[in-house]
Amino acid sequence: MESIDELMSTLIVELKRGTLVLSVLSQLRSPEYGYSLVQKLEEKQAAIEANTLYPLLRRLEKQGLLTSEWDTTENRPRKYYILSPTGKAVYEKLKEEWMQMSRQLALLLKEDDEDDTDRPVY
Amino acid sequence: MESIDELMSTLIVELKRGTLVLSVLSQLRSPEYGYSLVQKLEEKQAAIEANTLYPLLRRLEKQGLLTSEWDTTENRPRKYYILSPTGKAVYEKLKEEWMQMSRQLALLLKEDDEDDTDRPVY
DNA sequence: TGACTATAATGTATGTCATACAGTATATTA
DNA sequence: TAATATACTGTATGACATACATTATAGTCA
Repeated sequence: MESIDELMSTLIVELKRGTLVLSVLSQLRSPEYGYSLVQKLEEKQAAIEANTLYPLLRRLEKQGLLTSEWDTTENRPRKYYILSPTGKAVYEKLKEEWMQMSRQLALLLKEDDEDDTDRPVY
Repeated sequence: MESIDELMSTLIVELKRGTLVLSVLSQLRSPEYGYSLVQKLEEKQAAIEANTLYPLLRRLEKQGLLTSEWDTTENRPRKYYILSPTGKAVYEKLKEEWMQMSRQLALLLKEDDEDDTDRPVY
């Protein structure tokens, strides 16, 4: 049996897991490069590891949600990621899904603040 | 390249994935058996597959979050699952984590409803 | 000026877990 | 009596976050 902290850590990773794509897509309203995304999301308390982000970006590109372009005109080369029309559509849909799921889960969790009486289903 | 529907389906599974433990724990304020949990959660728009739930319950039991007891006194045998003190503590913590993450993500998604102007970080 | 750190990205291996598929047993229903 | 619902167990596969390793180079510091 593992420690509570390790368990919590794993559970939190899983909790966070599905939101990572959504978080990343939300920061791509304009072209961004990887490291910039890492920084932006960290600032907004939605941190993601580079080890996670880059494969995720590659995956999304492979799936057609975004495209990438190297910009070699500046001091150092950067690979910019741009949402495709498909990516935008998927983002909107995913956003709606999350909102819906979020509401449902909030209802489930809210039951704790109430009596233990059995309530009629919704 | 897969279809959008398949892609959305996968993304939604991932989105939902981390919330399953939380959903299940939320329904264990009193002892419940597996099939009953499946039904309750389905009613509350938080459906979970039996194939997912049972291994999940076994996992949680192994981790000490809950215990199980066979009730063979009724028409048919049922395995009841009971939150342990550890399980209750983990549930509360996970709940708080979710609320926090939820708020952060809502902020990220809310940016879409606003101008494309760069805003100061929080 | 060389060493160290930050920037920026790629690749491999491992761990976690949802789902597909297969199955068991028995109470209930058509 | 056959089909369906109830209730649960087990194996295999797919998806992906993270740990670990690495490359390259611009910027900073002693």
